[in-house]
Amino acid sequence: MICNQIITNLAKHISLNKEECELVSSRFRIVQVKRKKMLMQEGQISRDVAFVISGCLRSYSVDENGFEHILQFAPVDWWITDMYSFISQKPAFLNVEAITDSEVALLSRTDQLNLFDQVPKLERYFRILTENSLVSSRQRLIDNMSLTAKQRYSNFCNTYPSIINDIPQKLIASYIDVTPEFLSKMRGELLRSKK
Amino acid sequence: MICNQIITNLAKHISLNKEECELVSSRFRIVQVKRKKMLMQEGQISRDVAFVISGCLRSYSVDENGFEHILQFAPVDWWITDMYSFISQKPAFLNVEAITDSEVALLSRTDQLNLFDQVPKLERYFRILTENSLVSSRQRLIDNMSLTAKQRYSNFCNTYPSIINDIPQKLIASYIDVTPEFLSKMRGELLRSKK
DNA sequence: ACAGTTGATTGATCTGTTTCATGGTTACTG
DNA sequence: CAGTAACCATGAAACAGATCAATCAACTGT
Repeated sequence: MICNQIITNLAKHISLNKEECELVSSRFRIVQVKRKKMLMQEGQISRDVAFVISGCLRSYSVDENGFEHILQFAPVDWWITDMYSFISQKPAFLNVEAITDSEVALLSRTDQLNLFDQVPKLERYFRILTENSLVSSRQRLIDNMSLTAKQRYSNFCNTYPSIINDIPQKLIASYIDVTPEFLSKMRGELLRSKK
Repeated sequence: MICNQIITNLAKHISLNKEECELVSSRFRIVQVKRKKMLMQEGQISRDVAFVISGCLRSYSVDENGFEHILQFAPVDWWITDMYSFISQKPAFLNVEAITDSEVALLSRTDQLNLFDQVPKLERYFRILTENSLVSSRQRLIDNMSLTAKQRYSNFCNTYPSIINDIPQKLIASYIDVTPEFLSKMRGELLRSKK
């Protein structure tokens, strides 16, 4: 069975013929992940990369004081995994968890690498995808270094208007690197200044 | 003329035959960059990606208060550019400057994309390179969110032991996201605690 | 319908890091 | 080889954001 959603997404950067579509599709495994359930865990090897068919997930690390830091949100049509573990096949430092009930399509690193040989255009797709992810990751790094908490929050609201009201505030706090208390205070201040 | 240093580097991930080596090499242009001279500038399009043959460069952004934030150091054998501008061919947000007199090999985006069609293995090389860069960029993001300034500094010393004594302290401060004054204080404290 | 957990708000206090100011070195450059 | 610029060290004061604690609201499973 072909998952149209993935094929449509691949089509944004490459065009595959029928056989290629089928070959690629055949390597994906569809999995359901209930809210708050882990898809991947720190210490284990992330054998797969996940494409989000429905729902929303997050990847995060836990620091030595037990605080969580969110690296990525993955709404519909995004890819998520512990990239370090996925490419090295060594134990992961990140956790990947469903924020809402979700459905994902999994592709193992082994299958991915084999597909790169069989369908070189797929390697191009992931090359482009990774280039774009690198640009956003670096941009976020610069934002974290240059902007105040308030600026990072308003940035976030502009970048993710879709999920802003669907997820707990404390997850947003963890993404923009402030405490939930401080985010609450910033929001209070913003409201008061607008009224 | 073939630049052996680049070919050796490519060989870490892919193997090219003689013709492929020559084809790839023919697309690079060798350029000298004097200390403190800019290779790329904010607002201009970064048409090229640079491979460092000798010397050391840095990429950085300037925030609205005029403060510099270093995104990357590029010692010998590293690649550097404003990735956003390079892949989109839109005006750059970053500056790339030589820290010491340097020699670099430039490859334009156009030539790179053409080479990807002619030598698919080269696309693999850059796919792997970009994957690795993404992992380090994300790791640095997490470090910036989880670690104290002192931990980030000692991290830096372990990661870049080679350049630690060759570059001004204020550049290190700008990379680990503290003021030069505070880095100086941390170093003073570390010295005192060791003696 | 209820107890128990989880998330948001708010206030008082605390801390790591910045800012500003000063003086001392080192190192280019004419 | 003097002059000036860039770099580094150190101290006092200020601040952004964290921590701690208390209260309230909103889900959760039963």
